[in-house]
Amino acid sequence: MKRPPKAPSITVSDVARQAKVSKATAARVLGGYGRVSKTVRAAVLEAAKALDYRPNELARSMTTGRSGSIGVVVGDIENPFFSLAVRGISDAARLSGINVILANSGEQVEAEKSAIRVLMAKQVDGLIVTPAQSGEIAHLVEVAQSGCPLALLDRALPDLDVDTVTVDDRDAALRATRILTRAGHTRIGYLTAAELSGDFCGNESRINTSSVRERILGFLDACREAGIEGAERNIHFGAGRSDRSPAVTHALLDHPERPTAILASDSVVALEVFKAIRECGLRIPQDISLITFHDADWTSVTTPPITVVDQPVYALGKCVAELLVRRLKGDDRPPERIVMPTTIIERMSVGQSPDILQQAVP
Amino acid sequence: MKRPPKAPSITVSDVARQAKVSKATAARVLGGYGRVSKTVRAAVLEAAKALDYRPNELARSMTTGRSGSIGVVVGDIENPFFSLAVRGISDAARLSGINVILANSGEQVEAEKSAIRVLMAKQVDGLIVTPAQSGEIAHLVEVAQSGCPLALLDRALPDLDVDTVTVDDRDAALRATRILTRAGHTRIGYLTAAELSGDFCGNESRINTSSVRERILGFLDACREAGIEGAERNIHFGAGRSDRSPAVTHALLDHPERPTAILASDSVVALEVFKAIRECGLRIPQDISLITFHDADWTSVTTPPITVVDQPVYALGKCVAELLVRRLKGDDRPPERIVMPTTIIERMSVGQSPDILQQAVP
DNA sequence: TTTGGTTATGAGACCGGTCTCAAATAGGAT
DNA sequence: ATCCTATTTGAGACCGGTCTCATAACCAAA
Repeated sequence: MKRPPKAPSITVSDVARQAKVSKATAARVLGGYGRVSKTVRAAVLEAAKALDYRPNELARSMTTGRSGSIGVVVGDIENPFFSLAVRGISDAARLSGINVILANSGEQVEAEKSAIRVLMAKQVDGLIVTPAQSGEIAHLVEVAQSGCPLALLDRALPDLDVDTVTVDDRDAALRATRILTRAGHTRIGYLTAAELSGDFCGNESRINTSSVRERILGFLDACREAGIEGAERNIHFGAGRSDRSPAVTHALLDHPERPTAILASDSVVALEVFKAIRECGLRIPQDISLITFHDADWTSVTTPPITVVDQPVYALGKCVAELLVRRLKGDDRPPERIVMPTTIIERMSVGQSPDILQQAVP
Repeated sequence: MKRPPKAPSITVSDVARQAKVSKATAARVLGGYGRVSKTVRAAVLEAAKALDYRPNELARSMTTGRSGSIGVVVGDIENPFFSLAVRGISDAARLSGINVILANSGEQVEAEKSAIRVLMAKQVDGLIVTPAQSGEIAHLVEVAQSGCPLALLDRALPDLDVDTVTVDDRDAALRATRILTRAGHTRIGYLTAAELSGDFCGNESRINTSSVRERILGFLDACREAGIEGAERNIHFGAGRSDRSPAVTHALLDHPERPTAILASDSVVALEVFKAIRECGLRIPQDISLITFHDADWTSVTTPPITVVDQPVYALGKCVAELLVRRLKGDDRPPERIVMPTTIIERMSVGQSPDILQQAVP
């Protein structure tokens, strides 16, 4: 494989020669460290301009040990939740003169591992990860132990004590579900994109992705509070963008005992559900109510507009990035776990349970 | 600023010492080049495993001159168009073992320039750019001349002869507009997020971002074909996510001579328009028709669902990335300009022009 | 055994920066 | 003029890899 004819780049030595000073001196002015006399500085600068010198960041990182960039591993950039969070991260990073290397895990641990390996090899100064599955966190523990600052976004890991920024998932789910229970719903389905190996069986300790677990806990809290039995059976995993997801959703809706309300864990799932509801000829909110996490742009323009749990997504990203930046500036206070508040934006997708109406009529 | 206590990393020399061979030999097996005897290879590998050796990509890039990553500069990752394209790019890149450093320009040339400077300094092997404004392309020309492979995404630059992947914007706009003219519309507004310094005045040579110009050209073609005069006056720039954009849109809709149909240049603009139409109490498609570029997910769930120009966005990204990868593998055939086909997905947002109906009634 | 042609290994230069250390120069005080 | 300290400069090591080149070891043919 031939090297394409790349223009040989100008180095410090070239500039030094041109300015008739030593390499060390030229490096001092170009690198902005040490002390140099005014006259020499001017000469070097002029030579650099004349030669159109551009520093080679790689070489610089090589010696300093810091690369000036952080790695970000998210589940899926296509998900507006992540693209907004990434926006927050890169805005915050840019403010500190740090840039972002992005990697997609596609929510798969293997891809996540590989991405992290690559990023570490590239000597990123820090890492922001949205852990795909929290059963396997050895690779993350390793990162943390290696001394590379690591921060977690949206999903906390109980066993990994690093800077973490999440939202008050449990409380949010609780409040969202309450809206449904107060409207008389007793058959409420909870749909999440998260995958669970094996069966849930109401054993929440099996879910170790915090956001997923917390939400389910909040959901169950509200159900219990409303005296709803066996709510665990209405929790459905793997409702993401996967191939079989539409089928699953349809099956759920076609069931005679179908839920009268659905809580969706993210806007992608919700969109899927929304479409499925339409295709089944059901009406929102008369036949079925819908609430989703994430105030995605489309949720306000549907008919009816959807009630959502509004997470401060951009702030979430901005916040982790700031935490991480602080960390790699040398801050070494104990890891922080920041939980951001959510609000519920009530729109028109929640109605009285048809069960209640039915009972009232006869 | 202290260096955080980073674990000193294992180097080739360490492994060599452990395996009792020379640094050169260890490097050969670890780097996978040159010839090494089986026994020695095994010994080195074992030592590497024992020491948990991880190569330092930076150092490797330093000597090889290639960093194994490409830079991508897009206008705004939040825009689903770009996040999908980026997905295509990173999927294609990953297939070639190349990773992606992402930068947001926010559609601003200065940010774009700075991002490119940083990426070049980081020695990216190639660059994919969605040029924010094509008036200023000096920095891009410079990149191309420096021998760094450059590819353009979605927006061609007439004066920059590099690999470019776009869609058949002119034709797409022509066909979309035709749908409107055939429905009897004569006052058709075209809204684009692109900014234009100064007035348009029907002088399309002033627009040098190809996608914007081509679409406008297609729009005007269709208008001319339908015998519509002064269509130029209905082209509105700067309808993006800017602060004043809602105001602009409302002003447009409140005007007595308001358009009876609107063609939006991207889904973000379209969403803005959709909301504004609602807020003005107008109905789609009875009062006003709407077509937009990009089949964003929400366009199919609104009431009514929106007719869209479906661009192969993912493929677009995949394609540029492949082109670029080919280039940095040494391919040096002349730059290619690929134009991908679009299709129009007709949904329910286009109706007969109310003007026609009005004429018919009395 | 000698010769010749691989094949395996080691020594060390190199990439383009940073940074230590010592020498050189400058300026001020005596 | 002399001595002392402070500043400016240069020489060269170093980071962690790659890669050239020379030497060493090997095996087979003569």
